[in-house]
Amino acid sequence: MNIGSVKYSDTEIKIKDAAKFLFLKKGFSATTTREIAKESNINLALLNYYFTSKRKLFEIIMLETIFDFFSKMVEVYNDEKTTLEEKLKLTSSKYIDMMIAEPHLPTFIVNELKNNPSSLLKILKGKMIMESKLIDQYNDGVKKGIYKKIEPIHFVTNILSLIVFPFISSPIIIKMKKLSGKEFNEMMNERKKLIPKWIIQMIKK
Amino acid sequence: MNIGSVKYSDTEIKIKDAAKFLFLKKGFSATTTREIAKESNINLALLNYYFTSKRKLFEIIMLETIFDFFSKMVEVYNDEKTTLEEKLKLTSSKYIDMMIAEPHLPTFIVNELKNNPSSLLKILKGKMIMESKLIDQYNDGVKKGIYKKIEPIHFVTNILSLIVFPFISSPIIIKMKKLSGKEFNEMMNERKKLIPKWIIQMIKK
DNA sequence: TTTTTTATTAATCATTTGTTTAATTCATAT
DNA sequence: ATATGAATTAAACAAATGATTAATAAAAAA
Repeated sequence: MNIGSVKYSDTEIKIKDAAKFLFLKKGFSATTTREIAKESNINLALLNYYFTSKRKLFEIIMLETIFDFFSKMVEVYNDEKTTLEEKLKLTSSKYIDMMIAEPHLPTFIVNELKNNPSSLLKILKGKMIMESKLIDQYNDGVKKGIYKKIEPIHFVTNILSLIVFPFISSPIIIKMKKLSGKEFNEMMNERKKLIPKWIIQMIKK
Repeated sequence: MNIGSVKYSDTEIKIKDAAKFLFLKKGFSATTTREIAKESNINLALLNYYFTSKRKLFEIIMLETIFDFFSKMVEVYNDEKTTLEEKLKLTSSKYIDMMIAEPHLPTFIVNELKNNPSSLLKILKGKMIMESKLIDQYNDGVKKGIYKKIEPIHFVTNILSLIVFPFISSPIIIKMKKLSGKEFNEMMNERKKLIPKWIIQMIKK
């Protein structure tokens, strides 16, 4: 994503890609610098040469990953042209696609946000979510008597919960229903259409 | 919990408690044996004396924790005396209380289930959830034309998502709404009543 | 009490791990 | 072609870490 449009060399990209792959899969502590070097086919010393330390490298990757993740949400939620219902459909669809492609993403994000509290969350701090167009549209619906009045934070939390949690708890779902990985993905694809309907039913009078 | 009613000595309990505290908070890799020894005020060698290895100790704790967590669900879901709606209320209430008391619990469970696939999930494998009384009651409601027909796995997934995910994503919610820890807990307590209503609205015709 | 088993301790071992160093290769500009 | 700086490498360092050992203390059994 290159926040602030930093340009990386080929070697730096190789290191970053390998590190992201491993950090997402195993977390910070369980990933060793030697693994990253091996995975990216670079000499161990180059990691420190380019990124100073394992921790620094991790922070760069974490920042980019979290930024990418929430940017999509902020984008959709603030689109002036789409209705509330369309926003729900778009969010479900985009995020489910994203997590089918990168299943380790949500677990990584929630884990690292727990350990790295404030600094990374500038995107969330701003008015981009809780004062987004989506919330305006919901509040309008309440005024017009179409929607029930619940705290917008519950509304946003529920959307995120129904979309993201199934991926975080995939081993549980897979075991309960005896699914294959492919069947699990099919189930998640079903949810693209179901989640918007469920959310609407939750708020509709 | 003492699965299989193993009796532990005072020293073993001290080690286990400290280890559980640290493993829940920091995960397996980020927790060192020396930290566990210090936290439990025992000599480092006693960890291996009683539990053979850090990994073994971890597995014992993980097994007990996961068993405890899902037992509560299995219990409520199979209660012959309660209605579907009462089951929803009880599940919400019990789990939200549990996670307010131990906020690291859900993240720990989803993390470790990702790394330790099959063996631990005997509880889920069985018929205790997907063929529980709760599912019977839901299917009855569908037959009677009260409830919409959706796959029971979605139904169960949604309950778990709305209850558990807010705790996993607490830093996100706290940042979005600028909450204190206390206010976050209040919000979770609100959800005890809200979640059952939402779930009913999702399935009611 | 004496013996035997169990529990606890300090010290140490062998690896692993993040990082650095010093030498070497490569690319670019003069 | 040569000089200069950047990129890459192999080797090594120091600290941390999981685990073991051998000695001692405490408890239980005789």
